[in-house]
Amino acid sequence: MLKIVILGFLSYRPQTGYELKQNIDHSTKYFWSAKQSQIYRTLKQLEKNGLLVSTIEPQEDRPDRRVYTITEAGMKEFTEWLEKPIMDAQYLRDSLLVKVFFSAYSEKEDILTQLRLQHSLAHTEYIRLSEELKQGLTENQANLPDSPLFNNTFLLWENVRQFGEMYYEMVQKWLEQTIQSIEENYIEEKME
Amino acid sequence: MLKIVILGFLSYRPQTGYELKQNIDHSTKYFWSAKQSQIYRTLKQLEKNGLLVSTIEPQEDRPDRRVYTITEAGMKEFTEWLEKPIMDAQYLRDSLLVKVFFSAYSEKEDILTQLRLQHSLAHTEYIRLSEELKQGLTENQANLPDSPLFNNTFLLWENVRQFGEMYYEMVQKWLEQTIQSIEENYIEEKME
DNA sequence: TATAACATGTAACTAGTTACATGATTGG
DNA sequence: CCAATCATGTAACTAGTTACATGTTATA
Repeated sequence: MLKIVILGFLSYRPQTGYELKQNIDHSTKYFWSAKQSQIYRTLKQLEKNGLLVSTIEPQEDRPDRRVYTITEAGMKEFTEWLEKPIMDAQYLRDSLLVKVFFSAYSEKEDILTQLRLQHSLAHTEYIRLSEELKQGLTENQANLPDSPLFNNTFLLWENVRQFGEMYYEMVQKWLEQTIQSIEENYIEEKME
Repeated sequence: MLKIVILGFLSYRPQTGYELKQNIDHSTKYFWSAKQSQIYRTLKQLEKNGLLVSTIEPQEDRPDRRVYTITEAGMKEFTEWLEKPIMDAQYLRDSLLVKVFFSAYSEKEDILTQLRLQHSLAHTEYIRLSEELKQGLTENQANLPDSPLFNNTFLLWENVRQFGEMYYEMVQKWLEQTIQSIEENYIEEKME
């Protein structure tokens, strides 16, 4: 999947691993994140398979940049993935839910503290992401030419942004009602 | 993380790999899923590290069962994980959002078909999971003794179930509004 | 007669995380 | 002077997926 994300960003314009990391952190991060080391490794692999080519741009006062460009084969791989429908339901992978699920061994106040912490983390994270998404959008606005492709891109990005907004709102609401439910009904008692 | 899920289920009662797979599929699946092969591999590893022990129960008309029991060290590892707060925000990993994000290269009808398909998949999946969760709850109700621990467990499971419900409702709402937004605003035009 | 449920596992591959490693420039 | 930004990468480890492999019994 990271391959697709990388091919997707490179379909807009050639970029370095460093720039790809910024792009991911400012836009796809909340639904597909990646570590720097994995980005570089995947770039190398994609180049080996002929989906990308790289050239080194020497710089005087900074380290040289390795700029990756998507090839025709890469573009083909990418559009073929786009055309192939996703046939299965998406599942979450959320360690907080695992923790709540098994927390009957924990004390009431510890669970509540954990839930309140996540409430505050999610809030901070949402503010940060909204700003970075806006920033990412305007940055890319400067780099993409005005066209139907451009207009459609922004329409889709706005819808994806809304998913993030709705998701964070839902999570906050769930945290609030769960905190209340535990405050009212969790039986406080040393179990071991 | 799968380690924790396995230790958690084994903290209730000894179980085989096969039973663990059923348990996961009927309860934690939508927030932490695992394939059969990975469950067996993780069990082996946990036993090697002394967190579990296994005994073979011979059966006459069926293959023998390898029943895993959590050790004191395993219980310690598990409760230590429970006590350690999760300090970072949770991110999604959703290939549908990746697809929508990059779909400006696709034709209007193809995107709409994909979104409508996901709407129907999520619906079916939600119905299935609700039933399996109910089933999983009653099964475990039969196996856990009635106590404060038991009552707290069911309170927490009900809250986790509600997360699933709210999540699926949110996704459906987002799919509907996104379909509408694309129907109304996506510019239909051959781009290449 | 076919398939679902019971039951266990391995092999090969793909993906992701953590930690290490280097080094210049700019701004506070 | 310290932290941030720019810039690239490797090594070791951990986790997850796909496919292969075997075999019985009950039920529809």
